[in-house]
Amino acid sequence: MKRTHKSIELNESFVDFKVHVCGWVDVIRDHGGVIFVDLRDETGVIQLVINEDPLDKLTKECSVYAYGTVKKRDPEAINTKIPTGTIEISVNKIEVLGKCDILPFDIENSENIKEELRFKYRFLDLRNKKNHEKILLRSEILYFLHKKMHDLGFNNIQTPIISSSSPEGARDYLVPSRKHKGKFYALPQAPQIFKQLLMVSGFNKYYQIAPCFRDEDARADRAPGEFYQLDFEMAFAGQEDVLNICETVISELFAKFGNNSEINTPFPRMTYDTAMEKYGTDKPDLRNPLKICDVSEIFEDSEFKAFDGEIVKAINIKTGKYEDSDEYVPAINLPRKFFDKMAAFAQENGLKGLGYIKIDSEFNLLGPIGKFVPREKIKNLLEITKSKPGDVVFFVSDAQKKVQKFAGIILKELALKLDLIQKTGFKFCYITDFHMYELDDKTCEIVFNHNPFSMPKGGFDALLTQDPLDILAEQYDLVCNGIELASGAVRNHVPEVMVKAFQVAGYNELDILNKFPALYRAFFYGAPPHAGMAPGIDRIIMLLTNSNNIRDVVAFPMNSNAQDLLMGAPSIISEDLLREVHIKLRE
RNA sequence: GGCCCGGUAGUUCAGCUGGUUAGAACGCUAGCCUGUCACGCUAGAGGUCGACGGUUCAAGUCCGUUCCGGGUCGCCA
Repeated sequence: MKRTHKSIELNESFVDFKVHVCGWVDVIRDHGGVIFVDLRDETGVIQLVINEDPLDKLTKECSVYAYGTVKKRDPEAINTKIPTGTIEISVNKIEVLGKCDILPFDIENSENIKEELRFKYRFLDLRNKKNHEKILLRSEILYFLHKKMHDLGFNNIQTPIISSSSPEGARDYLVPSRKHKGKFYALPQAPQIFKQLLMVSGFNKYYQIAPCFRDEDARADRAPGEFYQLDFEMAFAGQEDVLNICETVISELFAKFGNNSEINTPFPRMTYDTAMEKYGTDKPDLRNPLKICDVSEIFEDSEFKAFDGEIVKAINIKTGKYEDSDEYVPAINLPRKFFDKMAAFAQENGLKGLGYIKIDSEFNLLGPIGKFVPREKIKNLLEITKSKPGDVVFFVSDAQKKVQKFAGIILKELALKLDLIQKTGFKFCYITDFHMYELDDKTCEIVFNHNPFSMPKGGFDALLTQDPLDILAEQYDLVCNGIELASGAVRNHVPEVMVKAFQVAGYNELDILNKFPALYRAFFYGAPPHAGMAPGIDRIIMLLTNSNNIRDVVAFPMNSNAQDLLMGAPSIISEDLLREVHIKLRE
């Protein structure tokens, strides 16, 4: 068997040439005297014409080799749907190389099949054109990122996979030690400590397309078990250096692979507090035209009990397209059903209620809340919410701690329900100035808000003089279309500041030494100031392939229940093997 | 762990107010067909309606329990 051409390479210039081709049987059309076979390889499809009964039985999806002559098709037999539609191969010999059983599902429609079945037969699922191309695009993206990072002067340095458990953050995946009874390795949640150690080692710019392992429950945009990050870190650098690199790499990547979508460079920046105030989330979707306004003052002396003493947020909607309707209508004309559904949605999500007013052409405030807006404050309300006749304003009210989040949930749902979010394109933004600390909901103690390695803004002084809850961290996120794409920080490389920062959160120096012995020790030997970031590769590819599930961009994903249905992981381990690693299972 | 949605042929799905032998399409098997390209035509095989229990003369359909899957909250750099 030899192979001279792939389908994409064949065209009319090969007419009368003898060719050897290989691939899979896509479709068979048996006309008795003549059989047409669509032969599919990774590059496309070409039609085989078989005039004599083949020796081997051809079935859908068996792998075949064929030898024959390229022929030009008659004009009436041209297929405009495929690039090779003007030619075909008149087959002299066709041989089945790998037989194929009855298929568990239709490969052409595999994206509609239940995941459970698709993942068990992932090797067939990946023959599906769309699925296959996502994995190929992933390959291109990885190549681009490697090249770009290299060109920007970063060095690709690999860090251990089998390492020690990290005390902060997510649950670890553990690996029992055979040689050290009762001890365990852990898979890294991120190469965080190692990359910081590399900075102390004098490597100026480090990057790695790093596997990260976290034993946490999955989501549509969160892979269970393992995922990849473009992890990078820079010595003698600060926030601006890192954000510039990130913007260069990400904007060029999306320009190249994003179907010519416009990229909103320079990436706008928003502080964490602003994001929470305007969007009710630290992952704002800038495609959403709606905004949250604070209207607490309007209802200060209101007789409306539900708003009494609470913070009140308002969201103004001007227009929308609801369900089967084809047209955008003024918000005031939206069907009753829409308002009922929104109220139901609010309740399901833990809100006490969802009030709204409709503004008619005479500036009357209609709807359940309308009469509670004091007459003299109507003008004020319209100004704050930028409302005009025909608009509808929704109100969300609760205590300060909850109201932003609730308003954010409603903001997102309104935009989705009313089809206000443009379907194509990428809207990026940086979120900056995260808070260093927060109050634990249950214990009411001060805890680290994100990771404890970030430099507090204002350094040592801030830790001494400021209310911990006011202290900001030199920490930043990249968000795109409401998805958190990357996270990073200027690291705290000064031992004294580190001790103080941990003290605020209730730890002492000994705790640091126990938790992060290597890093803490290293910082006593001339650590350079350093900063870095880590964009999530899978989420980026998810956006670039317009996938609504992160598992679609992974060749062999686990299901949302953290099982690998193809390999049967996790699996039962034999007694012998367990004994070797000193493990006895509890009954 | 909470909440929402789902589970009917190999696959995707339909199945009304509970009522004859549970249907369709694709796939599969056999036969016919020399220009199709989602080929066509004829015939056939294929089902513990996720499981268990209950209500009923009668359950795919109603009720309860449970298992499995997806989404989401918790959790998560």
